Amino acid sequence: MKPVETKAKVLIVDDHPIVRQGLVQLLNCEPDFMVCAEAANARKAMAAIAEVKPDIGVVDITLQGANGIELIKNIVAQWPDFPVLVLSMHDESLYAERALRAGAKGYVMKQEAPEKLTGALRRILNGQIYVSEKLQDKMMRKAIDGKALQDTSPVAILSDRELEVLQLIGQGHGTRQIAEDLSLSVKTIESHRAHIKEKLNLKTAPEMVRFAVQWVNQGVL
Amino acid sequence: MKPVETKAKVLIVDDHPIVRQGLVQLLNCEPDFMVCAEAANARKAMAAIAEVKPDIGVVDITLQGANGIELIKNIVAQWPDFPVLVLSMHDESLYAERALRAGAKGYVMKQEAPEKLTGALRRILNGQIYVSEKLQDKMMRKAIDGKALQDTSPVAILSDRELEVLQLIGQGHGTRQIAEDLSLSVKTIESHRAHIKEKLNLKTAPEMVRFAVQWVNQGVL
DNA sequence: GCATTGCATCAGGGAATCCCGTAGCCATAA
DNA sequence: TTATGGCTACGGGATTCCCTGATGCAATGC
Repeated sequence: MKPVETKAKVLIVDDHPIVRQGLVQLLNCEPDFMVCAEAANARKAMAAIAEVKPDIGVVDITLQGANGIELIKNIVAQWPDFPVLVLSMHDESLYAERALRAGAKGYVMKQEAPEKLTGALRRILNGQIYVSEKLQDKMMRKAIDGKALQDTSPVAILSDRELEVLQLIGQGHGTRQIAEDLSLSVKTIESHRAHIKEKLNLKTAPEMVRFAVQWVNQGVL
Repeated sequence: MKPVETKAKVLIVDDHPIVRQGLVQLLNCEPDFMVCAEAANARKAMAAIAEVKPDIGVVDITLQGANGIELIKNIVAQWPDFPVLVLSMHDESLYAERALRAGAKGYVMKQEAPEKLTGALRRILNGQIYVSEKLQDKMMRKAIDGKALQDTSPVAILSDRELEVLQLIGQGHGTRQIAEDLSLSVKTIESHRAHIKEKLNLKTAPEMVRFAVQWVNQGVL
């Protein structure tokens, strides 16, 4: 709009330095954006928001260690008005709805053209929500007739926590290790595992581990 | 600005435009590199090599559609002297050795600092091979005490029975079920599992299950 | 011949897990 | 308000994991 107004300060959260550099370059070349902070993990992201007060955040949901959904929940819990755009390499059908439920204001895949990202940021700064047209259509239909077309993956019926545990199982982590990863009781992880087994209709624990490994590896050879 | 020596022409292959932009920015800011072409998939990558004759390629192994390992094999088959550096978000323990066997000259994770990437490129252009120190050490040790281990998968050192058990583990069978499958004592299966873990240098049972599942799946492909 | 080595089979026992419930707390939906 | 679902956690018995052996058998080596 008017070049007089100050540029929007953007925080970038991604654990890949090269991706961060690409985002910095991309956004700083736009007339209305300015990257004011970068963070490689959830802890640094929270610190950066508190310190430099950005106008908006761009976060990857697959960070090292903790996952980005938790980060979004934490951010929204502490700064309810801070808008977050999720930038992910994973297909929107997997994580977009979860991210929005967690409080994100938009979801863009890394496969998209850079213009989609800047467009999404402007839309969000304008108080709106951004998702792709395809997903928008899907969510609309879902809102209308209640139950939309069957979800692509049975994993969709898992809760956020259960999905997180499933991913760690698929990475070869045991119950005890997952409990430490998430700072939870072993008993809690056992509970999550039981619920995962039940929801995915898997009979035994080894079958569940197999499913988890295959699921985590899908899309990768 | 007097380029005494001509800059190395670099081809970038990655299906994420934002990552490509980051790489372009990173490399073009170096005095000795110049991005001469970008490709989002394997087909365009082959075309770009044929057209602009780059000096080196930086390729992501998780492209959409076909996988990057196949791309590397194709590149090496057609241009045996064209050096390829793999840039991946996945841990080197998963794909580095396979990438090198396919003909890549190096492997760098996206989690690494950008300097690692440029350093690896210079090393490769110098005719050497780049992997992380950790992986280098691992491969050295492997080459020393496992003399005939160059072209064999680690599974080759397993006995017939152990291999049979590994396959059943990879199919999601538990210890008790495997014992029934093979009409053996549970204790015997436990023993085989212990030996498998030891021979494959796996620390925990869940890690072994993960390995088994992946191995069984890739054997099928 | 006989020792060495590797394979396959099993046992004992303590630690960790799996599996079946139960249950409090909280947020959201009806 | 009640109901529902998700996250957390516990108890207790069954099972598996993990380590240390131990036996018989075949092939290999000197």
